[in-house]
Amino acid sequence: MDQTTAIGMFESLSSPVRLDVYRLLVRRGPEGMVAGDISAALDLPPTNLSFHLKTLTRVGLLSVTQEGRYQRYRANIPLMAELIAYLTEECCAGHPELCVDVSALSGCVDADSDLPATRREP
Amino acid sequence: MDQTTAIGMFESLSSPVRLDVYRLLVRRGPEGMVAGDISAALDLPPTNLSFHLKTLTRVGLLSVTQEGRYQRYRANIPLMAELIAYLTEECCAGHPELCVDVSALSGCVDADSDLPATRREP
DNA sequence: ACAATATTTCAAGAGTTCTTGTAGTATTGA
DNA sequence: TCAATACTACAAGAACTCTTGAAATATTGT
Repeated sequence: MDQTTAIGMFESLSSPVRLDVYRLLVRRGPEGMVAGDISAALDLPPTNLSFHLKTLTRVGLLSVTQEGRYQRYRANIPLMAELIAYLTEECCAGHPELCVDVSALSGCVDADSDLPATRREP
Repeated sequence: MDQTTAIGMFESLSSPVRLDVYRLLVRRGPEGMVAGDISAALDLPPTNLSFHLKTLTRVGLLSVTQEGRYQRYRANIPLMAELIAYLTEECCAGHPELCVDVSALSGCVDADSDLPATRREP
């Protein structure tokens, strides 16, 4: 994790809309959500949501895959784990026994998700 | 952790100067640093540093105590742990076994720091 | 081919943040 | 008390972000 990446992630997460979107997708896990469903779930104009999804995707917090005319977005959990590690790096240097342990962080994404890719009703 | 607090923290951390300051103080642990030493360590004009320290303190990421004419700043590690928990809350709902475990997070601050409070040479 | 659906791009105004110098307040030491 | 030191408050311009509607692109189903 370099500083530029970390800054980009924090900037992304410092909008209420984007934080809501990101947390929603973290809860969803590997299944993710298509843009229209996010728009409906958070009651946002599609235009505005698109702007924020692009911002989150640009910095890597979300990944996006095309499914026909839908765009499915997923949270990039391992990147979040890297950010946390960056933030807590060398915490309390000289007294490591007092510090946050984030070494055990792993990602939802380990689990290649062979869940059925649910779409919404037509 | 409520959304407003989380947003404030992310906004604070999304400036290169503030992120550097915060990470420096995380590394320092309970000892913290006085403003002038931070200014020297990061080669920042005191005016500008003051602006950023105030921003970090306002949102709770730093705490500050007066020591004579010095202001000693410390990172608030437990709050960081709360933020991480907020971000990873209900990760992968329905498949918790795949998710980030942050429940073990604790703070540097558990250790009431009876280290000698080192000042710099007069 | 056509209409409907899903999503993105563009432009523009309102609001916010960052940096810097100058000036101010508070504490220390002689 | 006086000068030096440590730090903060203020002001103003430059730069950036957010929101919105209208228009564009791409995909699907008939």
